[in-house]
Parts: sequence; C-alpha cells; structure tokens
Amino acid sequence: MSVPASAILDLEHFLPYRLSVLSNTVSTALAGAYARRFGLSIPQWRVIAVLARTPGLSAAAVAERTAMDKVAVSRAVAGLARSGRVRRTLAQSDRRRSVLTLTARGREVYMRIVPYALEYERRLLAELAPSEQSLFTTVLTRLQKRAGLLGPAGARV
Amino acid sequence: MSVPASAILDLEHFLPYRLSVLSNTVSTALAGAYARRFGLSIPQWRVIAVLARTPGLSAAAVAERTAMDKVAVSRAVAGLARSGRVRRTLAQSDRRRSVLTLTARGREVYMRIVPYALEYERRLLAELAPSEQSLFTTVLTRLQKRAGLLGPAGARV
DNA sequence: CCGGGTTAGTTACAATTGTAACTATAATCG
DNA sequence: CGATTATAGTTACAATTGTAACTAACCCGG
Repeated sequence: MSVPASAILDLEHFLPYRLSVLSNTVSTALAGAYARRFGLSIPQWRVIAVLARTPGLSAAAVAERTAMDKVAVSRAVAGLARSGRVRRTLAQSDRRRSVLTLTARGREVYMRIVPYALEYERRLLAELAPSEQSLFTTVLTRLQKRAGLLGPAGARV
Repeated sequence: MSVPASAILDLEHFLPYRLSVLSNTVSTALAGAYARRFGLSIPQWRVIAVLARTPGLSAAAVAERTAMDKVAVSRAVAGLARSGRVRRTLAQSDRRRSVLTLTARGREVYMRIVPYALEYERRLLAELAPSEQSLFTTVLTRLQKRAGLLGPAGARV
C-alpha cells in the first residue's frame, strides 16, 4: 500500500460521504411525499414500480430488480397486499414461488405517483445542461459497476 | 402540473433510486471495512474525521458538519468515549456545551483509516478521466444544493 | 434576582432494518 | 422411490435509527 501515511481527509470532499448525504436528502424528500400522499414506504414504492412495468414477477425477481433483499420484499409485499394494491398467487408449476401483480388500485397508485416522481427528478436536474445530465448519469452507471466490483471482496487494499 | 398523465417510470433510470443504490453499495463496503478493521461504525468514523480536522467542537457543531442529527452524534460520541478515542469536557463558559477532542488513540485511528478510505475512493474513481471526475463532483455539489431547496418544503409539485 | 422561554445534550421509546432460523415445496442422486 | 440437499418465502429476534420527552444550564425581561 503506497499511500502517504500522513494523508489528510476532509469529510466534505470525501465522495462516499457526499453520495450518502445527497442520497439521503433526496430519499427523505421523496419518502415524505410518498408517505403523505399515498401512504407508501420507499420499499413499497419500489415494488409497485417494478410490478407496474413487469407484472407477474416472483418475490425473488422483484428483489433483484429493486436492489432489496428478500426479507424487505416480503415485508413490502405484505403491506401492499394488506392495502389491496398487490395480488399474490402461487405459481402452479412451483408452489413455493409467488406470482405478484398489481391490482387496479395498485396500478392507480403507480399512475398517480409517476408524474410526481418524474417532476421531482426534473426539478432536481433542472439547472443542469443536458450534456451535464447525460455525463452525470453515465458516470453514475460506471461508478455503480465499479463499486460492485470493489465492494464485497475488495477489502484488502 | 403539466405532466402527461400516462408517463412511465423505470426504476433503473430513476435518479433517486440510482443514487440510493450507489450510496448503499459504497457505504456498505466502507462500513464493513471500518467495522472489521477498526471497530468503528460510520457515524463514529464521521465524528472522528471532523474532530481530527477541527478539535474542540461541540456536539452540535459536529452534527452540523457530519449531516447527522444530535442524537446520532450523542450516540457516536458515547461509543467513542467508551473506547477511549474521544475526550469530552464541558466548556467553562457554558456548561451545557461539550468540548470534544480526539485522544491519542483517536488520532491514531484516524491516521490509520485515512489511507484506507482515500485508497477506496481512488479505486472507485480510477477509471474516470480527471475531467469526468471534476465534472461529476461539481454536479454533485449543485445537486446537493438543489435537493436542499426542493426537499423539506418543496412538497407541492 | 427570579420566572418563562431557549438551547445543549441525553434518555426512553417506537419504528425500521438487518440477521438468522424456520416452513414448505421442489430438485437431485443413490 | 426416498433421503438429502437446495430454493422461495416468512417469521422471530437483534441491532440500528428516528422521534419525542426529558434534564441541566443559560438568557432575558420585568
């Protein structure tokens, strides 16, 4: 490890910290809005969002696409089923696997929330030039891939 | 609200979601490393990081600079005091206010962790051109400012 | 000075989230 | 087949985090 032993680190310039703060600010704003307006948590919103686009997924498939673990999905789905927004049946070919779909009420929530969410995103990005936006999002993609590699195992340094 | 009622939203293109996933990936990697190597939580690490740079802060001042609330700071400091990494005294001018400083052991932790943290950051950014890095971080700054404005009150749409 | 309001920080309690064990089906292989 | 192992999802419990009430110290107007 060829790093100067006397290196200095200011939190406000440290990327992981800055990502965390920004993500938190944004998520808190959205979570508050989802909760107030639709009685939805962020995990629940994520489940609705993927089921609206691809109905019939299993819980594991939902977990994959929402970057949540299976327990979080189970809880979110339980809540959504309770409030009549998701219907749960069992796959006839494999009775362990669930088949999740939005009900009419679930689709309605999705349709009402999407304009709100997109508008929030639009306003967040409003002051960036289109070229800045696109560079930012492609960098985000690359960082995500990179972080995935570095993360779990990359604990040596 | 002039938004098409039929708008569609894919989670994987939705910026708040992507920020959350990336921040999570990065934080999990770091939290694991901090915990394993130094027995430190992320809140504790943040407190150490600001106290290393500006000793003698009060808990409220630490909260401000770490984007944590006062309860989180209180808990982190309690833990650090228990492990002999932070010293807490009371300000003689105002005996409610605490004066927080790192002990020698606290400074040692900081000095050992900084190279690790910077190395992680360096590797995360390693594949980006310098110009991409700098644009990314300036955009991050602008988004943070913007999100701060949109957030708390901005719940009208 | 002294009562009402304010601020710093902690403590207590509630809600959320993570981790591990469990149940039920299904797949594999001797 | 039938015993073992694996997979899907849930449930139970632990740890973390958020929210609200509290204590102690200060401040200020009367």
